[in-house]
Amino acid sequence: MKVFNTLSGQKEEFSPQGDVVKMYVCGITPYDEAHLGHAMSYIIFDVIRRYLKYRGYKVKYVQNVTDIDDKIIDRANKLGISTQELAEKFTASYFADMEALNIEPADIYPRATEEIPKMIEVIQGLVAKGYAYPAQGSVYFRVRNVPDYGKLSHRSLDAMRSGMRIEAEEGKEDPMDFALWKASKPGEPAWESPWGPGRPGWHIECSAMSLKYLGNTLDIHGGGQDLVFPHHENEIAQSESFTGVKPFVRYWLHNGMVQLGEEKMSKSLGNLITIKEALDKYSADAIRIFVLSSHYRSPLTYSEEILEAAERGADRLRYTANTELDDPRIKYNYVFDADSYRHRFIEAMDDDFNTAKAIAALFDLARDINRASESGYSVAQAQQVIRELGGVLGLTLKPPQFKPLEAEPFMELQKAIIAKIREEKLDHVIEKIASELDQPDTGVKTAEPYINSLRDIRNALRSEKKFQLADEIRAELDKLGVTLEDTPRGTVWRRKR
RNA sequence: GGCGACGUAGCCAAGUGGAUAAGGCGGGGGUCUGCAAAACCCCUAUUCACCGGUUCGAAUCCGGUCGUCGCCUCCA
Repeated sequence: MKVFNTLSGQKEEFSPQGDVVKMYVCGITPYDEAHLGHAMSYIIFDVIRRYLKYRGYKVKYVQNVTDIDDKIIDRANKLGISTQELAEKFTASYFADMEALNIEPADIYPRATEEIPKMIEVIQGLVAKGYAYPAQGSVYFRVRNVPDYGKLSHRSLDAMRSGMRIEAEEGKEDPMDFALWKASKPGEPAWESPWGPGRPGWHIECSAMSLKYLGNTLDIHGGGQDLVFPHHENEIAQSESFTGVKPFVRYWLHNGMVQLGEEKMSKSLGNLITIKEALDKYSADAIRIFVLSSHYRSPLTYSEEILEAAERGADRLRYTANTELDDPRIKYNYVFDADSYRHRFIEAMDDDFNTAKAIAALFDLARDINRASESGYSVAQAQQVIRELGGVLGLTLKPPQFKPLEAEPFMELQKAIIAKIREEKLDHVIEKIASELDQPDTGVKTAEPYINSLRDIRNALRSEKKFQLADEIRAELDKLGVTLEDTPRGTVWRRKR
């Protein structure tokens, strides 16, 4: 199994330190709704984690929640609520989004505000070793003491200094030095520290948390490409300087950015599609297929058209995964063997998580299952394989959840149709089902019984070759979002996409 | 300005030196059906931004041109 390591800039053979893969992925700053960029990142690392487990590894997955920082303070002030309240609200919202996207929860979600002692311990250690210095109530990391600073983002300190667009903060020895601890201004949330009241800098929490929950060396550290510099670069500097152990991380994995039109989707640009907005229109499976159908390190462009395409693709996989294709009345002589597709899938995923190729194998498998089924093979086992492999990608392949249908329009339609039947003196056609139709209103609020009875009426009309009225029922149901399909095993209906 | 990535069919996208350039969506034709739908079958890039070069052989390697994007500042 090979993975692309940002540190080396190459694909490397993956070999974790032990039986348990130690995996850390940068989490959110909960001050607003999560958007598709977050969805991409967390779907990808969810798939990586699922795949590692599929390949027999145990995984310990830690994801932080940055529940205190400048943006949280700003937003909380604007809304007139506490930072805590704000962070809790959007953390809960984020967890709901993750669940809706079928992303498995991390084993641990440490909160920055709950890990202050560990952070202070690390900062003190860095100060003691000369890697950090206090200044005006803050503490800064001394970048020039780390000779290999820049190794992850592949740039030199000199190049970075020349590209600096902001002025050096007061108290810093070097413009590239970054804050480990920030002195608090009056009125801001603050924690006691050896340097006075303040709050942690952004980068230190990941170092402290990964150290505390996963140890000195992680196997996998993930995040978006926009975190490579400065965030992850700084994490390396802090962690390796503090522990004296290299490497801090064996494999650095970074996903590409979601684009909206020509630009990166980001909070600062305000060109966001939130996960909730996307889920209003598309199934979780479609969103996952959208994300996984290109390579995780490439940029991903969002458009309605592409999501539509993903949804239709999801429909096809769902059909093959869930339709009862084997006829229980038949004794099959031939069984369709899906093993070669599983091998293709694994081969693709082993090559730096080539999910696009893996999905292609899934689509081939779906088509070949359908074909084999039509040719008289038993395909139930192969259907199990497609569900298994879909599961590795976190696809449920279940029918998408729709808002419940309103009963009213279907009730009206049924009345109208019955009226027409009586008008055309076709009562006898529906005699058999007439008795149940005439039952008094039992206060049923769901649409399903009405759809079922309309389907039965239509079938009764079809058997009498009254196709005009039968087709009218089908057309009217279609308008109400219900598609009828006449299959060899009877007429089924499903929600229209 | 510095560093990096990318440019493959109408759209999305895999492929990074060799035999017919994956897969999805869309489009066209067909099978099935009373008609549909779904499913299945066939067709839909002689060519991989452009120009040169290396090679018996290049979408794939090298050089140049054009174009797009990311990072260098909070960001998944």
